[in-house]
Amino acid sequence: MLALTEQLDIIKRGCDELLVETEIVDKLKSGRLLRVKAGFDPTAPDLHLGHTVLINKMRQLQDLGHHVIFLIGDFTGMIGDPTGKNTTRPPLTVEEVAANAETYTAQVFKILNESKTEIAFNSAWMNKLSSADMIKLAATHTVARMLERDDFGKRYKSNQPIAIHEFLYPLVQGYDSVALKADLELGGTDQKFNLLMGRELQKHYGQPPQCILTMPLLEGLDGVNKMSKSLGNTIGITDSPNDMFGKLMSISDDLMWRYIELLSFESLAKIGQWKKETGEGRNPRDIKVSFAQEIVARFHSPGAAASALADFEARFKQGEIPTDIAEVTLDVGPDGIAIANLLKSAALTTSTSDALRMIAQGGVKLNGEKVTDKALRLAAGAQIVAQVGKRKFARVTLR
RNA sequence: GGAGGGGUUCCCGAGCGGCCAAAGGGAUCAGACUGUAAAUCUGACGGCUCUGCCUUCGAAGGUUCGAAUCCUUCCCCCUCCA
Repeated sequence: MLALTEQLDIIKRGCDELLVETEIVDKLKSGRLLRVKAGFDPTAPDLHLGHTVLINKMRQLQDLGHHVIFLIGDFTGMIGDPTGKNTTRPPLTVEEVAANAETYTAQVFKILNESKTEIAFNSAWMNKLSSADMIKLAATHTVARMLERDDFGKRYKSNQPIAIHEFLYPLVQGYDSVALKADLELGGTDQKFNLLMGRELQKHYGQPPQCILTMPLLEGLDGVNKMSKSLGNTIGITDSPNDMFGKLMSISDDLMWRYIELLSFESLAKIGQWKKETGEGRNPRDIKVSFAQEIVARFHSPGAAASALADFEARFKQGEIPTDIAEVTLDVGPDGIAIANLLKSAALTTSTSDALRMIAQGGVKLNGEKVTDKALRLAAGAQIVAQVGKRKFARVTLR
């Protein structure tokens, strides 16, 4: 096992807050392996890099030898949100939860060590809680305390509805820590209140309180908003190697450092050296490339990373056509097909109007030749590579 | 329960009888440039059988030669009071 200070450095890397540091030091000093808890909603099996910030931290703790518990919040997921305010959270059936959990773990184990990870479902203990137990749990906290949570407070002040059961969610999450006897709980910065709730409840139930470690929320591709599927600014961990690589390359030079800090497994010393080198004139592109390679290799393979890079360079440096492009076959009548309809049918543009616009802007190429004639028609029998912009390609067969 | 304010194209937000497919910003997309799908600049940004036609301004009716803009009813959201 590593020395205490080294362990602490790894634990704190990239984190937003570690509470309470003296307590975690004591826990580590005892030599006992920590029980580390992180909870996940069973609703979103499509993980993106934003989610992996937390999972990376779990992996780091795992590498330090600690016991990591991947907790799936199926109990709350099955209740859903009866206020109907949050339509993205419909109540889930047992089957859906199970299916989601499976997708989840399949993705998560690209980062975590499967044999060393405990998967838990909070329905295991929550379903056993009686109504009386639930009321006792609710009795541990006051409304005033609940209103300390930022979003509750804001909603209360601005007269937005808060359903009673919403108060129960933090309590349930806190109770999970009791049930698991957690030493450390990880979560996003937005989870701080709920994480602290775990401390309170553990004390109440006579356990030593867990420490909490919050991780920042990763910005999405736009560099402003947090990465989230609904904003369409994500890099999904199941994205194709080429897509993933390209998206990582599209991150601005400034944001790149943040991504590296939170997502790369390179040492802090190495990253510091990179920063120094770019300060001295090294092209940040090179660093972005090796970082993008690391990430693609993690979720696909080193081979996929290499070919994604080769593809990227061929396409953008030499303007070549990528290797993995969609094949489309279109049936055309005796009169052939108009270029705008071809582009629409091949899903290269969203509409014929869009297609005509792209042509007007000089963004359409057939077999590498720029198209200028909007009225162009193509006859059956041809096979062509159609391209819109730099990124959309299709190999189209007309018959 | 009472009194006010509002619902506009992906989002925010102007318009308040014709010049409105609807200002401006954001997002997005294309082009130029480049070190990249960075940055910057320029342009586009409802649909179609595209020099024209069709469908949009919460919904349905109505007035008018003509409505996002006026009237009626309905639905939804917000603020203040209780």
